[in-house]
Amino acid sequence: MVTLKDIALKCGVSVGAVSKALNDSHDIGVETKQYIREMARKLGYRPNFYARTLKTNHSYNIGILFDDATNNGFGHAFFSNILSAFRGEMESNDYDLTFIARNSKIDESYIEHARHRRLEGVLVACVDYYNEDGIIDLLESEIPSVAIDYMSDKFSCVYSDNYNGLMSLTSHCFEMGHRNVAFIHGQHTCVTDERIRGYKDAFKKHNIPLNEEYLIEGEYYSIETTYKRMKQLIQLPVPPSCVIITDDYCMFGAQKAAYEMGLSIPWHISIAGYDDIKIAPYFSPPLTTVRQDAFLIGKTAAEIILYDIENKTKSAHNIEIPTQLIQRGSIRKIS
Amino acid sequence: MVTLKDIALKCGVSVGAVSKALNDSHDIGVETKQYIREMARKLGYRPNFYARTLKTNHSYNIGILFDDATNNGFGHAFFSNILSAFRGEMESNDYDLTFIARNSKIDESYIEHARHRRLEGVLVACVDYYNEDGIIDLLESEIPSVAIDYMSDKFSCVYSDNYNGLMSLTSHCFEMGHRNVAFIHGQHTCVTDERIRGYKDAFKKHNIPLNEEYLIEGEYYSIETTYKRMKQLIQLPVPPSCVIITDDYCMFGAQKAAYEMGLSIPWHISIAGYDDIKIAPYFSPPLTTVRQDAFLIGKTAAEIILYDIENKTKSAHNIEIPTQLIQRGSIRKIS
DNA sequence: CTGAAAGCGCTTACAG
DNA sequence: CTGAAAGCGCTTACAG
Repeated sequence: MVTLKDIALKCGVSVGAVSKALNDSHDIGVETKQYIREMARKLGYRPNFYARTLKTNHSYNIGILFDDATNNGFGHAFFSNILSAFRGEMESNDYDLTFIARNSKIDESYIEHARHRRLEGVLVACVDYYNEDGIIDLLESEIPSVAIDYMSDKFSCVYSDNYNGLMSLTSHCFEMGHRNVAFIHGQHTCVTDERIRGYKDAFKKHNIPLNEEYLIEGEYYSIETTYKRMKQLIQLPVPPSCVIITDDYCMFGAQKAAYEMGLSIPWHISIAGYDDIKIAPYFSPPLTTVRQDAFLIGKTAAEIILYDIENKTKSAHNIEIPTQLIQRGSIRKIS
Repeated sequence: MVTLKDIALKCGVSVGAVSKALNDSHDIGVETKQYIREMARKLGYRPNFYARTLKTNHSYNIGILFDDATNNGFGHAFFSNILSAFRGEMESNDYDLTFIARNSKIDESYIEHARHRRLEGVLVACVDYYNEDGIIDLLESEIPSVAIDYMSDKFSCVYSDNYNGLMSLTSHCFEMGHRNVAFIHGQHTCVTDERIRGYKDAFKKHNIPLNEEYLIEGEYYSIETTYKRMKQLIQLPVPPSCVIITDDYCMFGAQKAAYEMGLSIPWHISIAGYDDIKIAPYFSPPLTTVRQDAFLIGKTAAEIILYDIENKTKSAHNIEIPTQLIQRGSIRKIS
């Protein structure tokens, strides 16, 4: 590895001068700078990243807290797309992404791990904010951070407009003539609560009485749970004519339940999802759903962190990204 | 941040002594060691990672080359699962994972990026080995590395037993009574070539003449391409009774084509996939496929790198992971 | 067993 | 504009 010293020797200047030339300092003659830079290029010089960071404390490294095990992580299309967008934005600004692990041997907390690597920012996504220790500590630390699908006034958060997402979807069901519209929602989180609020308000707005039997808890990204809840719903004395499920992926569970009960979608029962994953149009029938703009969410998260690093601040914005109703064929018009 | 110096001052010993105590050196008295360690704990000391790496060149960081944009990256269940398994194994050995970016601004190659961060190992997966510069350079570098779904004698590779995967799947089609078995394979790669070899050998083994019209090129992970190829196949003068598609995900394209041509699976046409993704059992009918053991692949890759780091070597093993035929309902028995 | 010292490769006031 | 020097926080021969 060629070092500053090597270049200095070759050029007959001091190490300090080389450093300045390479860092494009004003504090050095134009000609010398040219000469030194040319030599550095010739020798294939690459700065020693660790030496530089030791001095500058600038690691150019962003941490990702992303639970790929319990929450289906990478397999979860919505979060994966957020991560992709985030990564793209970060890398085009010369930041690298490192996963934050809770280090088993050294028994580090997330925050210790982040400080250890001098992470300059942190993205938290696809994680159980409510049942896992250390996540909120990390987010509330001095490190610029943004949480996806969470709300707080102590750090930045980016999430979809879940209220209007469910409001417009439920309203759409009504407009298609349905009255008995069920909602299998996910575990209780702020996201879920917003969706439930949107669901309930749609009933109010349309002056339709809400049947509490139709509002039941399922589980995000669980085909099995959706399958069970779907069966329960269908076996009700007055089953719903339309059910909104936790997310698109759960459609497989809903399909299976309907199929086993001899019900055809959308003729006997209408179904809607949430997310608009890539395969949503390929379900049979094509799935009506609410699109979450994962790309914009990831990009926005990156921009917040980049801004905070640049300005040496720690912002605490709560940014809501619009959702969009995507009408396809899984909700039948009835009269 | 508390440093060695702070501890040394508090304990009335030298910085060197503190370093030795904390690194559990033999070269120091047991009592002093205890005392120093206790003090370090009290002060909440955390070593400065960058200072240490500057001295030791030990970054505890593994690079991941993973193209999540063009190749569907995280969305690709098979590769995502490999990455998860790899990550788990690495993290339980105290290594972190960082994405390797081709840095736009600084115009770094992959290998430069890897050296820049002093990455101690590299995993390459989900990448176009054949059309992208720098990947092979990186793999052939001095850095311990393993490539997924590639073969080489210059670095380690881990891949599924694709030959037997397709051999057993094709044979299974024959055993179910099919003779006109088509194969929409992916782009030409060593993986694809092995699968084609397995496909062809199955015909030989069973003494069934192979119709070249049934062996056509599609595209991995492309619903659209599969849709088109499927239509072509169905429109043949003598269409196949069974078609093996590139991967399970492509089933959506195959389904759509069959549906549009008024063909029902498996009654009019049988279909098989490859991968055994999580949703494979939930297709209608449940998909017959070949399981790739993504978990074992990822874990094996990690073990190789860990071994190389430990032993300061660079191995070049080519390890084949067994595949398993998973029979479900998408291939109909005919006579 | 303990300390003083050199050095990893870099940056940055500080003189001149 | 250029150089000498100190220092970032750590590790590791080398004396004693």
